[in-house]
Amino acid sequence: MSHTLGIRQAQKQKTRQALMDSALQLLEHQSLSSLGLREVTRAVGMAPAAFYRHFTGTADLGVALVEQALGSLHDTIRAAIVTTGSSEERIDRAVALIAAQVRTHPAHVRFIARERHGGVAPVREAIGVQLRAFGDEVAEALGADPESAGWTPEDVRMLAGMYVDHMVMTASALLEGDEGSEEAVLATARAQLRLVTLGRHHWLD
Amino acid sequence: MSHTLGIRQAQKQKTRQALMDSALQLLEHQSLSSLGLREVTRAVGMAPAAFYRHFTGTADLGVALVEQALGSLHDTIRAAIVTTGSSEERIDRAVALIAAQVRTHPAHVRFIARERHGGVAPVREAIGVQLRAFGDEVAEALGADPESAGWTPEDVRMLAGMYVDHMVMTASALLEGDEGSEEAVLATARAQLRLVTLGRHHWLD
DNA sequence: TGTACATCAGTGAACGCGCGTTCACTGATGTAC
DNA sequence: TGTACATCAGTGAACGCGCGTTCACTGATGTAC
Repeated sequence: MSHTLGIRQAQKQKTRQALMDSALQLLEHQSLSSLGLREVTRAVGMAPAAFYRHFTGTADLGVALVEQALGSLHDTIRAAIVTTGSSEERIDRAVALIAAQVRTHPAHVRFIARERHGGVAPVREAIGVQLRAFGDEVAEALGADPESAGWTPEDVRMLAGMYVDHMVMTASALLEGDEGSEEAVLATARAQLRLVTLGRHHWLD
Repeated sequence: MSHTLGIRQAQKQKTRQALMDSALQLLEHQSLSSLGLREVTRAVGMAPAAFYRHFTGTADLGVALVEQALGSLHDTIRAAIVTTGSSEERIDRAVALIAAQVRTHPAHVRFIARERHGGVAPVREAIGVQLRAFGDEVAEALGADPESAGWTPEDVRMLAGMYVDHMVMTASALLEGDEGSEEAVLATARAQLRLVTLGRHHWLD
């Protein structure tokens, strides 16, 4: 017997989601620190004061957006790092994953890229926490790989950090580029991962 | 016989610089898209209307800041890439250069990191132009290195892109970290460059 | 060197506007009996 | 099932405030003769 939300709770959640969706759309061409509370409620079609029933302010809404954008990605990333197939296959898989994420959730990706170093401290910190968690998870996966035998934990974490950073940068590059440049960006990303993989193979030489 | 600016021109340039300095300071805790024109003139101690004698708006001021932050860096970067010494020495030199730049011009570095993907299109584009130019210059230097014999120009440019991206990310990481974490960030940066260098050595295997 | 006029960086007042926040309210939903 | 009361998401009006922009102005600097 599954728990169903009351009508009130369900409606509230729907409105909250509408606020987040509208905000994300408005953030396509501006940054969070210039996003107005009234701007968001206007887009949703509700009174400004109602905003406070859901968030304490736009920074709070931003933190919720970080959760929505990155929270569900942990499992996806774990799955992508899975160490099956050749290096080349794994690289193709990882890059395809990034491309898919950017294609299906461009606004979320843009938001993260923009606010990662943006002017709103709580949001910056929330993104930092998530990216560090990704790094830890990737490091864990890499550590389990036989190829990491003999590596120090620090070096494994360093490599994991490179992968996460590279992922974020490839995603931003995809957003920045115009329509036709997607394949070029992906080809560069694959080449860079190949280079890192080569370095990895010879790390203990 | 050097040309001296008239009193008027000199004073105007001084005021312009004061506006840019104050803006940069204000941008430490916010992003450009939320920076107010009145805020800047207030910090300088002048009437808001005078702002328009120097810039068409805050976006225009932002573009000028990009020029100031990155324009003078081209020669420095060229010098840093110079291919003398062992790989290890070159890595140490490059990382030391980044650390020095962050230490001497933290506000400029923060501004670039923040606005690279920020909400003000002309500024984003100006930064993109500069970073692409850095990439081209690094690629040129790398191409001249005997170690790049047999590389395609595309692969050289790919490697150059990695170096530039890594430089920007290391600089941001230095700003994000607290006081004591500087050496850890630099150690990681060096390790990552070592990894890339290893990959580079085996690229043509 | 002196004079008369032109330039133009910076002033100060004024404007209309949208902002964030507060408040008492309404009416649908939830709960207790 | 019905009734009486409590909860609370959303309303609409009001507030004070700082914003960007305009305008006619001032007075020091620059220029022509």
